[in-house]
Amino acid sequence: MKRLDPSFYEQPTIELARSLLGQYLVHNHLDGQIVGKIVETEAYLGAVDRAAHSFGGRRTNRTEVMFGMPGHVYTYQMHTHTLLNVVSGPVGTPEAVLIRAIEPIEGQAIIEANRPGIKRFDQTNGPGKLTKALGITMDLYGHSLQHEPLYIIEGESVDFEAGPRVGIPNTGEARDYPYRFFERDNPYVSKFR
DNA sequence: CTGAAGATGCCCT
DNA sequence: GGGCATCTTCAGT
Repeated sequence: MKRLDPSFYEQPTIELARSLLGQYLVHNHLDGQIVGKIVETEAYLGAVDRAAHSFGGRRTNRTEVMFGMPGHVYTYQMHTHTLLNVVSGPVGTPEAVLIRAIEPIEGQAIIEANRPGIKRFDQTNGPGKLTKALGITMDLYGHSLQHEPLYIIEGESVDFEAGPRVGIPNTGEARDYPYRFFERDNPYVSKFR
C-alpha cells in the first residue's frame, strides 16, 4: 500500500488519466476510511480543449488551482453535486483528470450511509455520485494528494478501453475526442447517455 | 448586485 | 426521455 508520490502526477495528462485506472482513492474522515478503485476517468487538456474550463488559458478563481502544481485537487460544483479532478500538467499548464467512477473496496457501510436507498452499483458510478458516497466536498479545493484526508495509493493494473467524453455537447470537435478511459467490463463504470 | 449557465442525477410519465 | 433541483462562479450592469 504505497502512496503515489508527486512524480506520478507529472506524466502527461492523457497518460495520467490512463495510469489512474486501477489505483485506490482513499478518503479518511470522521466516520472512518473509505477506499475505492478508480475505474473511469476523463482527461481535460486545458488551453487547447474547448470542453475544459481552462480553455484558452482562462484563469479565474475557479480554475486557478489547475495552473498550479499537479497532484492537487480541483473540485467544483455542478448543480447539486461536487465533481472531483486531479490537477495535471506542469505549473502554468491548466490541465486535469476528472474521476468519473470508483469501485468500493473498503468502507461500504459508510458509503451505504451516505447513499441510502441507492442500489449498490448506482452508488459510485458517476462523478457526482462518488463524491457524495465518499463525503468529498468543496472544502477539498486545492488539497494536496500527499496529505490526509484524501490521497491515492498504488492499486492494481487493469484492462481498459477509451471512448468520447460524457456530457459535453456544443463544444465543436472537442466532443469527440477519445479522452474518456474506463476499466473493461467493470460494473461500476458510469452509463452512457 | 443580478442573472445565466453548467464536465449531473433523480424522479416522473 | 424530459423536467428540475439548487449551488457556485463569473460577466455584465
